[in-house]
Amino acid sequence: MPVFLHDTMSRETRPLLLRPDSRVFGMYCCGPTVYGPAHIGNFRTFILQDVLRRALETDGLPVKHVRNITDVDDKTIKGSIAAGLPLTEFTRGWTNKFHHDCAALGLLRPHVEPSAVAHIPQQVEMIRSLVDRGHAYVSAGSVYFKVCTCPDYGKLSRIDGSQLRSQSTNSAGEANDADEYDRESIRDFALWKAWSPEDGANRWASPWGEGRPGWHIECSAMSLAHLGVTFDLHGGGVDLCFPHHENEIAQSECATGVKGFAGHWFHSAHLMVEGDKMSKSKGNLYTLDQLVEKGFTPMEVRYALIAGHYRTPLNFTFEGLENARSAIGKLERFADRLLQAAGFTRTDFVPPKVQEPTAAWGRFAPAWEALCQDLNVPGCLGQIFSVAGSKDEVTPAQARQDVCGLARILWTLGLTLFQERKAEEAPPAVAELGARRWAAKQAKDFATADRLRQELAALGWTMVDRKDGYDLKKG
RNA sequence: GGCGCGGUAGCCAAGUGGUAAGGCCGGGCUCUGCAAAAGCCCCAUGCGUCGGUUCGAUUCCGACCCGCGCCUCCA
Repeated sequence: MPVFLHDTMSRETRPLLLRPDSRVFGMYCCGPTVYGPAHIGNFRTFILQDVLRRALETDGLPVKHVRNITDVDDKTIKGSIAAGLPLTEFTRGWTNKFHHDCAALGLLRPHVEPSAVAHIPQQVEMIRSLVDRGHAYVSAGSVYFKVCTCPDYGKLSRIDGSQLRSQSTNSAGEANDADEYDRESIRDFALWKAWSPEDGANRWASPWGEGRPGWHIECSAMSLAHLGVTFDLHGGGVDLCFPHHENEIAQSECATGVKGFAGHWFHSAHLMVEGDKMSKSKGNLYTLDQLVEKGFTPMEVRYALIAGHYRTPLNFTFEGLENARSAIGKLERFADRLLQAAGFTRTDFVPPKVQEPTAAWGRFAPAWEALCQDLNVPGCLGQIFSVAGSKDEVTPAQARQDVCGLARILWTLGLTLFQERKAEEAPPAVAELGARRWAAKQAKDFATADRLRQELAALGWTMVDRKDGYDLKKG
C-alpha cells in the first residue's frame, strides 16, 4: 500500500509513488538556520519529515532525502560577528550541535545535507539565468526577482500577489530595510544582496559586484544541484509556505523554464507550548537540552512531538511529556510480553529488513495503514495500543509475526524501546537508610522498616521493593 | 481584508452516513507485610451552535459562534 499524503499545492491527499522515469524518490526539506540551538518546534518538523521518509522506506521506496543547512544569512552573519568568529567556524559549531540533537532524537541522517555557503556558485548561476531571462533586475548592486514576470506566482499559497497588503513598516512598527526602496515592487524579493558594512568579511564575488545570496535562492539552487530540475516532494513548516516556498517555485521554474518544480508539498503545522505561541519573549522556546535537564529522554520528547497529527497545531506540554513517558513504558512492557510469547529476547527486537515488502505486519497491519493515510501517527499509535490491550490468544508463530510487525512500525515511527534511563545516584546517607530498611524488612521488623521508609521520604527519596532487592528513586 | 487550520470525555487525541479508537488522569479489583509497580475492570446516549438533506449525521450541505496560524526572511 502506498503512503498517501496531503499536498498543499493541490489540496488533495495523493499517493507517493516513484515517477515512471525515476529510480529514486527525491525529497527536499528546508533545514535549520545554524545560528543557535534548534528548538523543539524546529524538531517537530524535522521529526515529521523523518517519519515520512521512514514510512516511504518501509513501503519499499528508495528515497533520496536532502536537507540543507542554512549557514549564510542575516542571522548567521550577525551571530558570527557578535561571537567574533569567522562565519564558517561559527556555523560549524551549531551544525554539530544540531547533528547531535538529531541523533539523540533518532532522526536518520539525510542522504545529502548541502550547505548554502558551499553552493554560492550555483546560486549565482541561477540568478544569472533569471537575469538573462528577464525575470530579475539589478538595482544598487543587488538583484531582485521581478514577480510580475511570473504569472502564476502565488499558486502554492493561493495568494493573489496583486492584493498583497503593502506595508512600509514591519510588525514592530519599524521602517523596513533600506533596500525596500531599491525594489520596483513591494512583491519583489532579493536574490542577491549587495555587500554592506554590517556583513563584515562575508562577501562573495558576482557579476553584480560583491555581496551575498538572498535567502530563498539557496533552496532552489541546492535542490537543482542534488535532485534535479523537478523532484518528488518538498517539505517544511507551514510558515515557509509563503513567502519562502512560493519564491522558490517562482525562481526555479523561471530559471529552468520547467514547470512542476516539486510534485508534492508537505507542510507541518506549528507547535504551541503550554497553550501559547512559542516565542523568545515568552521564554518558552525549549531546546532538547533543556528538556533532558528536566529528566525527560529524547525518545519521550520524540513521542510527544509526533503524538498529534502533523497538520494540526500541537500543544506541547509537560503533561504531554509525562503522558509520553507512561505510554512508552506501556509499549515496552507489551513488547516484552510479545517477545516472550515469540520465544525471542530483546536483542532480537530489531527490524533488519524493514524495507522487505514481504515482511510481516502480524496484527499491526491496521497501524501501518493508519500511517499510510496521510501520516496518521495518532491513529497508528491507537492501533498499536489496541493490539496491546487485546485478549487474542496468539500462537508462538503468530507472536513472531507480531514482533516483526511491531518492530517495523516502531522503526517507522523512529521510536527506540528499552533505552536505559540514567538512574540517579543515591547519596551515601540515603543509601545507608535504604540498606537498613531492607535489612529490617528481611528481619520482618516491619515497624522499623516503615519508619525508615518515612525517613527516606522526608529526604525526598522513595524506596521501591522488588522480589530480590530494592531501588531508590528520587521524588 | 486575503489565505489556511481547528473546536470530540478532566487533559491529550483518532475516526466513521448506521450509532464514538487509543493514551494520560481518576475510580474499583487482584497481587503485595506496608508502599510502589504491574495486570484486570469501569469511565462521552455524546462529537462548538442552529438549521437542512437522509430511514438514520458527530460524519454531507448551509449559516453562525469561538480559538489559532500565515500575509517578506520564524520549522
